[in-house]
Amino acid sequence: MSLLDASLIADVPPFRGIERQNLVELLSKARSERYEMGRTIFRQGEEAHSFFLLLDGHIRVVRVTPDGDQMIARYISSGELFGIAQALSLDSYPANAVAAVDCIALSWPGSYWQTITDRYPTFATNTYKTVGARLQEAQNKMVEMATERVEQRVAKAISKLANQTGQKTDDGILISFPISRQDISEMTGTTLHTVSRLLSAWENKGIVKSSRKKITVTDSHQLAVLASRDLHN
Amino acid sequence: MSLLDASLIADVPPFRGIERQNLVELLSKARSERYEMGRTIFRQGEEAHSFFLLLDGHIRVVRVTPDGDQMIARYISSGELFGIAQALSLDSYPANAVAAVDCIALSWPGSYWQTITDRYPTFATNTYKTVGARLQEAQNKMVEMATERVEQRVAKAISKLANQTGQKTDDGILISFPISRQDISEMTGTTLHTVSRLLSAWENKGIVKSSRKKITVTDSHQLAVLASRDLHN
DNA sequence: CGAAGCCTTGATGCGCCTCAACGTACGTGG
DNA sequence: CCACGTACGTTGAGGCGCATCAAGGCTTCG
Repeated sequence: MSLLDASLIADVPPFRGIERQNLVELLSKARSERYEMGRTIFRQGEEAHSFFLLLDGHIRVVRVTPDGDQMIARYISSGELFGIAQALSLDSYPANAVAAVDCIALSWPGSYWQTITDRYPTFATNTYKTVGARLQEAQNKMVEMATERVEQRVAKAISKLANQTGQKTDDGILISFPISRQDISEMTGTTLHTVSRLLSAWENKGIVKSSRKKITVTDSHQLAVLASRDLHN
Repeated sequence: MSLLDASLIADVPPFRGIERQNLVELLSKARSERYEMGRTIFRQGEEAHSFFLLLDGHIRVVRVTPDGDQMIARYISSGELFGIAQALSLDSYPANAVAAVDCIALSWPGSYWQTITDRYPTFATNTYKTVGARLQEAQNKMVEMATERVEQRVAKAISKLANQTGQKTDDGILISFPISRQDISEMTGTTLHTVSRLLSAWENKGIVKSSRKKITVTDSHQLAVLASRDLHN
């Protein structure tokens, strides 16, 4: 394991506003690891031995139901905390975490959570703000699932991915990690077949371009229109 | 406004473990109000001037979409906090709150939140635990909406209401506040027609009894079976 | 170069929404 | 206290959105 420099986390939202020497202290308790694409970092139900900070890459957070269905709750981008069961007073992880690409993440022992939040109130505040934001997000998605049709939900999901993690290319905005039709379907509560049909249709209309595990939004305005339009207009 | 006694909140989870004299102090900042059935306590988008503790009754928390659809996010029972936008770092309420029956609630000015959480760490801990629990709940419902069919979701919703707030009667477990077909449909993402048909069918099978805004579960085991059974068994 | 994983596209069916009409309980005011 | 209006509930008929079933094509990688 290489030496960890304070600059690694100085800029990261949850740690913002903490003095450099304290960051050094924090990092001395952390361990850095690389996770290759597809690797499961922790599993739902497993004891929450650690919490994590993603330094590089993208993580898929997946909830699994008793009868084997699964749903992608969110994607984590670099700079975000994940696996923070402690913040929710849980002692086991509520979901699986899978590396969507090769990733690098720091981890601290779960037992260290209490110490950090006690010692750094700004850290505590920031993380509770994050939890609050995720609650809002989850509620929104609930309502979305209840009131919108599949085409809208898929359009919204792709729109959001493109806006949050997309990178500009000659063709438009490319989602910056590999994502399959099945992944999209597990974010939106539909089937990979329906997603495939939608993407085909949109490609014919010049709204997106896509190939194996790659999606580029070529007309984000049009996509936004699809995302906001309900059945009767 | 009548005098507020410390015993009012001594027993309520978020305030548990706080000394009596501090409770008196807390109550001196609170204001008590009665809300008759159907009254809107606060509205989505409105500035979060206060946060609340429900002393008696049941509150419906409703999210409204831009195009007028609405969904019931949860019911609040007595002893629970609600309208705690501050805990989510929001400055406006994320939903409407409506009295499902005549209610009594305490409220504190939103500006007092910081003071409380600073002064009473156990209060802070308890409320963040609540937020965590609600996040879990929301995620679960998301997955439910994505993977289960209507009959299951309705069975689960009624099951949960009966278990959490139901009261034993001669016939079975009666949901202890008025709830319409439409309410159930707004909890489960379906229509009042479908809920009506389901309840009729279940009544014929002896699983529930229901009349105008009243539902009694007469065979909770059977209902649990419906709630857990997917399409193919 | 073969196998596995991902994607596409058709055909079919059904769960549930939508539209429609009517019945029934409640509470409010004359 | 009855009459009426309003809110709530029931039940049928019809159709559509999307899951499901099925089969084959295309990448990518060992």
